[in-house]
Amino acid sequence: MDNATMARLLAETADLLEIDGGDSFRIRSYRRAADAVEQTTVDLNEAVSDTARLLEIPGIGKGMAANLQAIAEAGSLPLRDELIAKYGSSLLELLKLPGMGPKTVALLWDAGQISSIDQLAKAIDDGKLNGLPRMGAKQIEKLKKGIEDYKRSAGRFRIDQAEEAAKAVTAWLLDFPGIERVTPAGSLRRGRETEGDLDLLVTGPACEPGHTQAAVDHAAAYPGIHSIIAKGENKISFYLSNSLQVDVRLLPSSSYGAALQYFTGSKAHNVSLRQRALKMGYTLSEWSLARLDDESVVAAKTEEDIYKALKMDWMPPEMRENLGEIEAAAAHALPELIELKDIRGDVHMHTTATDGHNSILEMAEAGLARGYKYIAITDHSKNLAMTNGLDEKRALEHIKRIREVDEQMDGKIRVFAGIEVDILGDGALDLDDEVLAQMEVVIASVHTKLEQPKDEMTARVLRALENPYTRILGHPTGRLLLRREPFQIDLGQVLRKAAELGVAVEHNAAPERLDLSDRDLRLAKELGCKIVINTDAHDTRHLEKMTYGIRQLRRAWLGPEDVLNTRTAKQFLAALRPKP
DNA sequence: GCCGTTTTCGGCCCGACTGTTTTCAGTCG
Repeated sequence: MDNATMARLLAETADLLEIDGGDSFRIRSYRRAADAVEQTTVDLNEAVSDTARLLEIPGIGKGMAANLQAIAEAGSLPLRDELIAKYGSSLLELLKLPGMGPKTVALLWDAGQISSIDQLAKAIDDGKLNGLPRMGAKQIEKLKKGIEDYKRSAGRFRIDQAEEAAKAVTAWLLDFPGIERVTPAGSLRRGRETEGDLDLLVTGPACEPGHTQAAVDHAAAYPGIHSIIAKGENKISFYLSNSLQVDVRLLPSSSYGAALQYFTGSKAHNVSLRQRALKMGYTLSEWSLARLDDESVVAAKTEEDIYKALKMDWMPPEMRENLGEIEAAAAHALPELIELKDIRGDVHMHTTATDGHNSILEMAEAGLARGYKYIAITDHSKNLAMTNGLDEKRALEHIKRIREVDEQMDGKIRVFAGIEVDILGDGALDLDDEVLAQMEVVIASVHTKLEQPKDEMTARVLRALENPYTRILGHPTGRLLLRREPFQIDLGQVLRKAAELGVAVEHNAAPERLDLSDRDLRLAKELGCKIVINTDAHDTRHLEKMTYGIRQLRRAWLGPEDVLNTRTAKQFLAALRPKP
């Protein structure tokens, strides 16, 4: 069983315990353990027999280690099974309704054995909820609306979509006199690849305590609003018509740093930080860092002030996931993270020769305009017939044209010849070695959507890595191809082999195509795997998307030295696996 | 159920908003 499934079982157990009215600290432990299991790069299926190894994971103690072992052995957790037997599993779905928490679910259960959303909808229609404690007309109306919202909600949003929405709302808010600054916080600021909602921090004279009404009303009048969830003195929440939830918070500029820190999160980071504050005799909130004894403010205006008062270095938002950054910042040992300006070249792009929309020259000029020192043209190979993939003969002609453009650019930017070859069913590449030998960059990707057993898929990719001409493994998890879930391969094995052979692993930078998850990238770093970040551009505009993938690398603590295409053309080629 | 610069017991983060409350419980982030 994979880590994600184990994490889900633990999280569901926490939910069920909460409905059951269990000890809140025990519940928190299950939640923490679920997070830890999801985040860790340790393959638990493999590590489960080694109790000491489990105990090394923060948040996993003796009890939870035993739980994990029970899960691995039986495929389920006894405590969870017990609670499911008592309440049924559809109860968990009720918790997903907005405004519905464990207490309300328990209430509905006690009142009429209501254990699913459909049953709840029926109970509302039948008037069965009338007269229950805490169930006034307004509350029932809210539940009804909650069911509608749940049914039309689209889940999480891609970072670029959230960013676009943030820009639009920000422009509207800045239009109001007295609003001076709007800053996106939350997971968007942390650079997560998807966002569940949008947090916007608003400050200026119109946000000073006691004078916020007009600014809140202005926010509430934003034309893109589908419905308003809550509207108060300091905060307004609403759904956009695409069902993205937006939380707008107004705050005085004197609290800007505290609020920015607080609303950037993550939740786990904040909890750790507040624990640290308490130990130092402070209390931390969105208003300020203050002394516990006389409540005097220690820091509030900037994030730097707050971290400094807690004897820590300021850290980039991407690191704030409570994965060791607090300890590192306290030891003044934060690593240097990669930045967009470190990138010297993009070595995966397509042209009109296959399924791209621009010529070799146009791609080269676009790369030059972005300040790149080199690019590689890597069109598709013949197995991808639908893209007009290149066979040996056309590939050789293409190399010739690439060399001509390289010449033409006169050293301002180097243009390397490359190809994105397909990994065939037996693990072989689909072009002859003699052709591959003439190219600087050979990216091997799996393009066929095959439902094959995990070990066969893994073996196939491993064989492709063995090919002496394979220099970069493209689309290592297949997320690009299947759009949703990655195809099943043992990524740990593949990354280890790639590290051993010197094959670089590609991370796709475009938000709709990110190859590797945060956890995958952390694992790659741990295993000493070389990373190349590319946009897989099919037109010149696409090159601009590099910024999204960079943030993913930062989230995994990767620095310029962990990424190959942060070096000059010569160094980049030297760092790739040498050709035979 | 976890954890330790208050270490094997006794703690465990913080505040806004909402609805139904006459002082607060529940939910959310």
